[in-house]
Amino acid sequence: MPTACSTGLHDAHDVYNPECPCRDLLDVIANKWSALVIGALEPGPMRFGQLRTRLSGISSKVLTATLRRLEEAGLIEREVFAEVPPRVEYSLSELGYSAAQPLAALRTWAEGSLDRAVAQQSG
Amino acid sequence: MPTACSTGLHDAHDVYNPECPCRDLLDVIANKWSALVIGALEPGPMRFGQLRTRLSGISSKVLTATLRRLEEAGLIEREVFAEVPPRVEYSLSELGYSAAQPLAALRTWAEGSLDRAVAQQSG
DNA sequence: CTCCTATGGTTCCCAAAGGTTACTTGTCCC
DNA sequence: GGGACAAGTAACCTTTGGGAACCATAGGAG
Repeated sequence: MPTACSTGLHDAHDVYNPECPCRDLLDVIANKWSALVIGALEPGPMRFGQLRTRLSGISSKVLTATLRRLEEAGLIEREVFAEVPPRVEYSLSELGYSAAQPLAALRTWAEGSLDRAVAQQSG
Repeated sequence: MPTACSTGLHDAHDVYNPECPCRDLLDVIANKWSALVIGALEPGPMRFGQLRTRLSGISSKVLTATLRRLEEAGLIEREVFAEVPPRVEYSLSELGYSAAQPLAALRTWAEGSLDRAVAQQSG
């Protein structure tokens, strides 16, 4: 019997199955920088430098890696303009927009729960 | 002028501010293993071994580290029973339950979007 | 012609996290 | 005595995460 997810059959995917590729997809978006990048791109396309400023604290290297990973997963699109100085714009794909909603909930949770989390730590 | 989040004032917390501790909280939950652990604990308390089986693919060491981190953040509680063999139960705190909802949305997104993501990659 | 700026990275290096395998502690059952 | 069970630790190695420095290009200032 083939495992779910590994076949082309319409088995439901399951993140609790380590063989299921959807766990890798979860790994891509369940990440601090991914959550911030996707949230930043929600209002519209942004350039590399704008993203670095908006995320404020990320290094070029890590931002590049994060963007490449999101692009590879099909969540964002990268468009290079043949200008000088070079201009590169990143934007959400349709799939990226669908991920933006649960990720916004996650960011909102973190912002809204910090006070309770801090109170819990000392108590 | 003090930055928001660093003061006791009722400034809104902001994950896009690198000084704001809520970014650390986001880092704790925006993580593959955290998302799976919290989802596993949603129906009720589980023992260490049960979690390791349920998550299927995580090592003891990483599971321990994940649980400690979630406990430190106040999302889960750890209860040790003085029995032989020893029994340790992990359960969601009230704060943990509140995080369970956005995390469930994230897992569901991953499971439901895999097919589209794969199609996007080849296209 | 040279220097400076702007942009979007890449490279090098180190620290931290992820992962694997083996081992521990303490009692019960055989 | 020896093995099993539960919940980890310890030692070790590999993969990411992160910071600082560097690079290519071309237009404009001097």
